[in-house]
Amino acid sequence: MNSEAAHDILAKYLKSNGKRRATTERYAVLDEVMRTQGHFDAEGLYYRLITNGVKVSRATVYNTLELLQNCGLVSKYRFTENSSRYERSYGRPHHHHLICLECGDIIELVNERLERLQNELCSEKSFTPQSSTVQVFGTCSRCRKKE
Amino acid sequence: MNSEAAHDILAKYLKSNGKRRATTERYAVLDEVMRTQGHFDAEGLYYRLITNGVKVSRATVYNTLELLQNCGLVSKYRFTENSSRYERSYGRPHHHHLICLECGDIIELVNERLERLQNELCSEKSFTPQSSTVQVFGTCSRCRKKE
DNA sequence: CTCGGTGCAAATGCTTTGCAATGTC
DNA sequence: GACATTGCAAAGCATTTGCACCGAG
Repeated sequence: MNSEAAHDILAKYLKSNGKRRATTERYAVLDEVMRTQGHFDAEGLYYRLITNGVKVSRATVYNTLELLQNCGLVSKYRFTENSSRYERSYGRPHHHHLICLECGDIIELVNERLERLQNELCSEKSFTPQSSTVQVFGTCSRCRKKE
Repeated sequence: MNSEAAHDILAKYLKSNGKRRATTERYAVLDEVMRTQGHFDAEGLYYRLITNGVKVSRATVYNTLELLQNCGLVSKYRFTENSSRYERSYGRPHHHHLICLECGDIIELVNERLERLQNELCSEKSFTPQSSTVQVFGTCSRCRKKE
C-alpha cells in the first residue's frame, strides 16, 4: 500500500530525532512491512527479507521494528505465549482483536462506541490514554460449527 | 482471603479431571496466591514460597499456575515485554487494566457497559467469547502532574 | 503397586547485546 | 572523519522438558 507516504513518515521521524540515520536496511524492512497483509512475527519478516535477497540481520529487523513502532507505523501485540506479533498500522483505523483459540484466526474489530467508552472511563480515572488493545479470546463461528 | 473456598474449588477440579492428583505443593502454591494482593509474576511467587520455607521447584510453580488458570482461580496477563503477570481471580469481578507507562502502576477497571458492548460486538461477528482483556497504556494522574 | 507429579539441571526459543566493521551525515 | 548502525555469534531470560525418584490413590 502507500509505501511512499510511509517512507516520508520514517524520514521525518529520523530527522526530527537528532542522531538517527536513514539506512538502506531500515527502508528495506519498512518496505517489507508495507507489503505485508495482516499480522506477522519478527522471524517471518526476517525470512521474507532474506528470501527476497535483502541482506539484513535478525538484530536489525528487531531494532527496526521497534523504531517503526515509535513512529506509529507498526503496532506490536502479544497474543500468545511465545512470540510477539506485529502489524502495519499506517493507514489503518485503530482496531481490536477477536482471537480464536481453536484455529488461531484473528478477527479485527473497529468500533467507534468502544473507543468512546474507553476514553470516557479513562477520564473518570484521570488517566491519559496513549494506546490500547482489546483482546477477546474465544471461538470463531467456523470452529464453532465444527464441534 | 477466603482460602478455604479456593481449596474446595481446586479439590473439585482435580477430582473432576480424572487422573489429576492433590499434592501438598499444589495447595501450597494456591495458598501463596491467595495471600497475594494484586499482580505478581512466577519468579516472585516462587521466591516467596521458598522464603516461607515451602519446598517447591520453579517447574511446579509454573505447572500449578497453569492448573489454577484452568480452574479459574488465577488470571494471566502479558502487559510488558518479558514476563507474564498473574493475579488471583477468585472472588473478584471481571475487570480491565489501565497501565501507566511511567510508573508501571496498574489501575483496575470494572464496567458493566464495557462488558455488554464487548459481548454485543462478539455476537455481531458470531464469535463466542471465553475471556478478554482490555489494556489501556498511558499516563496516570500522579505521573501526569509531575511533568 | 501404579502412574501422575516433582525436582533438578539442561534445553528451548525469542530477543538482546558486545564488538569490530561499515556507511551516513 | 565521527559516530550511529550493522552483522554476527554469543549471551540472556522466562519458561519448558527429560528423566529418575517420590508419593497420592
